[in-house]
Amino acid sequence: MPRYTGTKRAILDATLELAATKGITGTTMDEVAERAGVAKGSLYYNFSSKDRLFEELLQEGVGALADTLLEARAGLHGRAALEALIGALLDGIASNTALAKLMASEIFRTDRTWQRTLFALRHEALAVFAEAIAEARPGSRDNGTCGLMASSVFGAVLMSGLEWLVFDPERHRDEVSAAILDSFSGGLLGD
Amino acid sequence: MPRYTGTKRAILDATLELAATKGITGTTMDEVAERAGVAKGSLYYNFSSKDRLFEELLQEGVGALADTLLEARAGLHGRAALEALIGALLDGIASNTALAKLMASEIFRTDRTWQRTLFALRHEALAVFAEAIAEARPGSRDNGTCGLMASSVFGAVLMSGLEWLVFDPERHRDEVSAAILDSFSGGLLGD
DNA sequence: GTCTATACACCGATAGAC
DNA sequence: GTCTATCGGTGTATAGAC
Repeated sequence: MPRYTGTKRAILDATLELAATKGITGTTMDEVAERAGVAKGSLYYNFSSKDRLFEELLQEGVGALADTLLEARAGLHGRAALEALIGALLDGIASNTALAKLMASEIFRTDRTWQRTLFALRHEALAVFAEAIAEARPGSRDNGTCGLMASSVFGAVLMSGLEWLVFDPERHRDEVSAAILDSFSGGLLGD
Repeated sequence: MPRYTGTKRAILDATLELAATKGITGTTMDEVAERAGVAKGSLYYNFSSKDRLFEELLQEGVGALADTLLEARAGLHGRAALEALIGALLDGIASNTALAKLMASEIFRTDRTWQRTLFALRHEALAVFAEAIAEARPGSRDNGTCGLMASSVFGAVLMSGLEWLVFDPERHRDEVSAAILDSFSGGLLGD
């Protein structure tokens, strides 16, 4: 995954900030150029189209998230691996809230030109959770069930994380983390 | 019992179907008119603007969801109330997937003219979960924590429900339900 | 590589006939 | 209440100077 610098970096950063609040379709190339401090012509020199610009943005962002999750799980097993993944995802959302908002709003859209790219990356990130779940309870669950449970955990962290950061930023990170862990530790439906 | 009938109903239905795949900003009034089988002028006779059209659409949809959740919880307590809520939300997502996709993509946006309307309705739906959670374990958790856990459950059901309906529709509803309930019953982090 | 200027299609909204 | 026709504004993308 290539890391960009210079003009491309400035354009991608401006694009992400704008898209997080206005959405992708609602973000114009004129606004991106202005925020990035370049002319519109430079946008099209560095990225062949608006679609390609957003495809590269999502590729970089979601790819980095998948890498973060892989690192967080490394060397850990069972319950410890899952707790580390939940914490790492929550921290990832906190440190790149713009990307998280963008992911939440784009992840279930099926009309984009970059649909297949985003689908593969999303699958990659979810697979880290699914594998950790499968390993935690070997033999007792099929792959599909582990995938669903991975979605369940991912959705829980994404939603409560954004709830915190967007609507209730005063709250402390550890409160959010504790509420999520409590939910999945049987605090809601357990015994 | 639909609040609207006739032309307004046709327009709202067409709007929802289009917006579920193309997003709100990506849906044009010309497309809505064509799909609804009316002329564009009729759109503006029945709804004063594009923003108002979508505000009424979300108001109707999310309001109906909140009512469904209230009914599902009625008369139930503790674990049974939470399980009923999870099942009702999953069924609501399945029977109105277009609305669920729209909610997922709009719920964390803060630049819309109808922001306050959607925020209030979202809060209403989440409050049903939060109250059920608070009641299930009285005294042990503050309101904020119950709200976070409500987001957690809501996000888990929304994400795994859409994962099922959008990317893996062959799967049976009860498998999805079982995976969610298992996750929150301690199947992931419990003992 | 980055700029300015512009082509040209599209979209939200309105006016007025029926 | 619904239609057709149209206006003004805006958006993506390109051409060509520097």
